[in-house]
Amino acid sequence: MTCNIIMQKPANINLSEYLSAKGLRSTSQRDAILKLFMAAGRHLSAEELHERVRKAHTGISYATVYRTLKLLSEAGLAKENRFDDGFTRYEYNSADDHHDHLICTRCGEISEFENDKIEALQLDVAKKKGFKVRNHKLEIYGLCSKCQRKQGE
Amino acid sequence: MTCNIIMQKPANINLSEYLSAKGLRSTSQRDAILKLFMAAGRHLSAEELHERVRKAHTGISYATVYRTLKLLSEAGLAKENRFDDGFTRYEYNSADDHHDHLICTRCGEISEFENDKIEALQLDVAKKKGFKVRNHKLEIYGLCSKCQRKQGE
DNA sequence: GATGATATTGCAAGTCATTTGCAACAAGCA
DNA sequence: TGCTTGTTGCAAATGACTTGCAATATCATC
Ligand SMILES: [Mn+2]
Ligand SMILES: [Mn+2]
Ligand SMILES: [Zn+2]
Ligand SMILES: [Zn+2]
Repeated sequence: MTCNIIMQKPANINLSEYLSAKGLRSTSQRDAILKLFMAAGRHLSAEELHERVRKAHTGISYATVYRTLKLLSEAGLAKENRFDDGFTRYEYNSADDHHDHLICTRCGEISEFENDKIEALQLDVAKKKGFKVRNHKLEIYGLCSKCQRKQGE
Repeated sequence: MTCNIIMQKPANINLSEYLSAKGLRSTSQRDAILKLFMAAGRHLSAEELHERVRKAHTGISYATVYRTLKLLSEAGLAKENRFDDGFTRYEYNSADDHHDHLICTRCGEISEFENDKIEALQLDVAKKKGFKVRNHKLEIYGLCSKCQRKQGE
C-alpha cells in the first residue's frame, strides 16, 4: 500500500529557529506566507503568491511577500528561478533536492527532471576548463505533450 | 600551419539584404553598431556596446543601440542571452552555431562549450516526457581557473 | 539631382518587476 | 508593562528596457 499524496520532503531548515538565531522575529505575515507558499504548487511568482496570501489574510502587502520570499531564499527554504517569462519564480526548496526544468512555452507548465549523466558530463566539461562549478541551470523550452496536441487550434 | 587568429564564422544573413527585403533602411548608425558588435568579443550588454559605439561615433543613442540589437536578433545576426547578472547580453550569431556557457561569478568571464552527449541526453529526457524541445539553456556558474587562484585575496 | 513618402533617430517619458525610505506598528526581552 | 528594535504597508524609487513624437534621413521615383 502506497501513499498517493505527493509529499513535500521536509526542508532542513526550520523558520522560527532560523529567525531567532538571526535575531529576527516571527510574525503572522511570515507564517501565513510560508504556509501558503508550501501548500501551493511549485514555481510561483511573487504576484501569484501574493494573490493567494491576500485571499486568506487580507492586508498583507506586496512588499512583505517580496521581503519574505527573499528571507526564505536566504534561509534555504525557497529557491529562486528566473525562467524566460520575465519574472522570478520561487519554489519550495526541500532538503538536498536538485533538479532541472522543462518549460512549456505555450501553457507555462513546468516539469522537473534529474539526470545524473548530464550532471556528471557537466562536471567533466568544467574540469577540462579548470572551472570550479558552484551551481548550474538547465532549462529546456518547448511544448508539453498536451500543447502539442492542441497545436493548430 | 594553422591560423591562430580566431575567425568568426560568417553569419548566414547579410544585413543590407535583410533590410531591403523587409523594406527597412540602411543607416550609418546600424552599420556602425553592427561593425562594433562583430568586432567586440562576445556577450556584450547593450550598455557595453553603446559605450563602444559612442566612442567611435558620437551621438548614437541608447535607444538606437537597443533597437538595432533587437533588429539584429530578429535578423538572426545576434543572439540574446539572459544570464544571472540582471541584463541581457548579446553575442554574434554565426551560422548554425549552438553552444552553452560557463560563467565565472567572480570576474564575469564567459566561456563556451558544446557537448553532444549532453545534447542527446536532453532529448532523451524530453522524449520520455513527451515534450517537444524547441530550445534550451545550460549555464554553469562558478569560478574560472584564474579566479580560483585569486581566491582569498 | 530634386521630390516626397515613410523609415529611423534622439530625446524624454513611460513600463514593469522588484526594491526601498519612512512612519506606524508589533515582537520579545527585561 | 515598558522599551528597544525588527517589521509592515504605503508610496516613491530603481533600473533595464521600451516607446511616443517631432525632427531627420533614406531611397524609390520623377
Ligand atoms: Mn523546480
Ligand atoms: Mn556564447
Ligand atoms: Zn503546454
Ligand atoms: Zn573568473
